[in-house]
Amino acid sequence: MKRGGRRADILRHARCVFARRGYHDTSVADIIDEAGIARGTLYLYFDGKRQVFGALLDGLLEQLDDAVRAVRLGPGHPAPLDQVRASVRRVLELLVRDPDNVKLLFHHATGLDKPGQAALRRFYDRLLRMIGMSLEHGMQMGIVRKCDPRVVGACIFGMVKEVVERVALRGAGRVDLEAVAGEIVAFGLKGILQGRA
Amino acid sequence: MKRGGRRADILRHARCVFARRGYHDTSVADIIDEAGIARGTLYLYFDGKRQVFGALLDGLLEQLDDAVRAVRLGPGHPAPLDQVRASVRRVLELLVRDPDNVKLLFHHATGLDKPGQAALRRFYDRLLRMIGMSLEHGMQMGIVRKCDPRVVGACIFGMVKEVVERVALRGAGRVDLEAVAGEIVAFGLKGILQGRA
Amino acid sequence: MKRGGRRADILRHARCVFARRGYHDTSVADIIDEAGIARGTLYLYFDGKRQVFGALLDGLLEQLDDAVRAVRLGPGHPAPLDQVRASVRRVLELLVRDPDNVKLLFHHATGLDKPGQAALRRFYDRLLRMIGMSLEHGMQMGIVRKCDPRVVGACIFGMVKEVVERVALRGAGRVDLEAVAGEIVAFGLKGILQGRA
Amino acid sequence: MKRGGRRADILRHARCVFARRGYHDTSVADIIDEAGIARGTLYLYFDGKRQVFGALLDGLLEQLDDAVRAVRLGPGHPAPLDQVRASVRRVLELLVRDPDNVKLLFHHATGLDKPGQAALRRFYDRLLRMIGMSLEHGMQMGIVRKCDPRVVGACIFGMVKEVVERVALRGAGRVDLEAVAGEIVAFGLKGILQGRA
DNA sequence: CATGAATGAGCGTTCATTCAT
DNA sequence: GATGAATGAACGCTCATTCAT
Repeated sequence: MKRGGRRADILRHARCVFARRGYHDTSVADIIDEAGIARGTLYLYFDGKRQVFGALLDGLLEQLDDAVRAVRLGPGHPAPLDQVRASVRRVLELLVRDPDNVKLLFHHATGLDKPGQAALRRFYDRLLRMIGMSLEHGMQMGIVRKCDPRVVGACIFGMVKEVVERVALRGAGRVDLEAVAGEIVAFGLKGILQGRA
Repeated sequence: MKRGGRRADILRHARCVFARRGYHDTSVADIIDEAGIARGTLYLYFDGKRQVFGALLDGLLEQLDDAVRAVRLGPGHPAPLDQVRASVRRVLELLVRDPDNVKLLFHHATGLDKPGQAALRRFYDRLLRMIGMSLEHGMQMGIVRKCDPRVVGACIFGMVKEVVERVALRGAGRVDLEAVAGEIVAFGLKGILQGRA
Repeated sequence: MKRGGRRADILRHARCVFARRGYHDTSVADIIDEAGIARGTLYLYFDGKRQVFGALLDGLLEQLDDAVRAVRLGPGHPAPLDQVRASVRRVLELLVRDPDNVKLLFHHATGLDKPGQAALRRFYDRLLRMIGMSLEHGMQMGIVRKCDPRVVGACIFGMVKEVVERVALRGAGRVDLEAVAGEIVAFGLKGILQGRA
Repeated sequence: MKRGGRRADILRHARCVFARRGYHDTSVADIIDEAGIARGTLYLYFDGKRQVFGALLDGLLEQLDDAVRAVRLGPGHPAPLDQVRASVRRVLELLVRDPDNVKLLFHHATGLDKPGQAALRRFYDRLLRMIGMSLEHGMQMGIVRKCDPRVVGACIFGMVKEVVERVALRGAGRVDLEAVAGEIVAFGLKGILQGRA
């Protein structure tokens, strides 16, 4: 209960109530009750309710940023596909470990307000750019078939996002994350059709 | 401008402000100002602000329901892939026509409240079930390769959702919807890999 | 109780509590209790507590402005001294009529905040300028003895202010305002010394 | 800088912030920041914020009390008028030396609260009584013309107060205090009229 | 003596909803 | 039906004060 100090303590409890009730239906009273602190104490560590949520969201995005790593080519690195699969896996693990983060990210941060949407957009757009560049790279190398990298990039991004959300929220604990990551990558590579295209 | 009477009039203006500012940052005052009606008048047609948003959301989900049609097999029907592509296209057209709907659905309805999330879930789960059944059907017929239909179903759903959102919001007017629908379907069928897997 | 409408009604009750307890010790709850209205009603007519006080102060300064009139020379006008005495008298009457105004002006507006002090200063400085110009005029005409018009102007202003405050607050009703105005003017003209200077 | 120990140190810094921002707009945080002490330390020397201000005000009133001395008649004493002029001068000097005191006294103590107003009233009333008795004495001696000593006493008091305030706040340093004191006394004695009334 | 993290009563303000006209 | 003045519960936030260290 002292792990990481008061600030982290408040964040942990705030995440819990925010996930349960959403940003707007959570009052400061809810947070401090959950955290077992006085009203004013919250304002010692945060500028306000919005900033508590912001800290939560920023922390999560940072963790996700760490989990997603650009593919490194060349000897001494695992096979590219394994690297992709590992990134997907790390994201899955991160979110499965605390499904409250999933609710924060996918449910409550989405329509929060202008700054919140901007933060999400910055994060998502960076991922999309990363995917798009990889696609173009792959096309140049003749590995990836000719396609509109923007549309297909969005396809890839959306498919990962959706699976991650659903697995993290519902499959908690009882799913084989490696298998799921494998399915995702396989679908992204080969689609659903049998045998050769 | 009189199409549909007062109630529809209010809904039309409410969609505009809700899309612009989100549910929570939109006040009843904003809605009635936009609609040019008196405060009390809104309560003659709706039980409250939440119900205005609910009516908007329900209407949209209904339209989307109409746009997505299960694939019908047999002679007298177009090729299955064409039917899928047509469904995607209808959804794209519906949302591109009024991007406010996109914001409502993807930004502001997402974390609204418990009933809102339930409504979305019902809608999304039905789509997912439809996709999942199609996949299983395809596997039985030997057209679709062996895979986990739940994971791959989520992939397909997420990929369509993501592209639809981004195209409807950003590409408004200047994109070839047929081409986009084609790209989506192609990616879902064949993935990104060149030639033979 | 309907005289002047809700807004005036609120102002009347607010003046009463503000005078009794001062700006800071008066809560919005005090005002609405006194006025017998709901919390939100106050905000229909004013932007906030500060603005209620501001309206009160502005109104009072305006009334005082009307009461103080520059001396007009020439035939068809009363003797200058009579005009001065009349101005002093009107101010006295105005403040004696409602001593709450005196408390507002002399006790509670004084150290309120920067904008409040600025409003007072504008008002007071105008009066001082008026007095200073009259003194200089009188000196040119040989009626007023040679003196520093700034210091003497402040003397005149301060003396009127002090008497007005004390009479309005304490002598309410039982003092002869004409006599008081006469004493003030006499003192300002002749000082306290007996006979010739 | 160590003169008078911690308590005096706090008072000195508190006077500075109180003068700058007024009582209500000054927080305990402002005071301890200015004084460079810890929050709790302030409460070792004072019962609270109000008491800090009270100590400041009481100290100032005491100094003013010392500066104003009743006129002593008889041989071995300076001429009465010189004594009066000297009192006015001492008050001027005291306040000109630290204009923060002027703000405290004339701006921020005025409407502070009931006890604050009582303290001021006690002080002012004593001065007024002193003036009133001097006037009556002068009338009996035939030096002062017949007048209402209460009204004229207030005139004298107000005129001194006003000039002292304005000179101390604005003329700081560049005014001849002796000359100002002379103007005040001259005005009080002879008024503004030229030669004979 | 000195500290400063913690407290919580109290505040001003908002805004969805009602209802007399 | 239509209006909009009135309502009041609920909120986020401040800050003087305390007390364990």
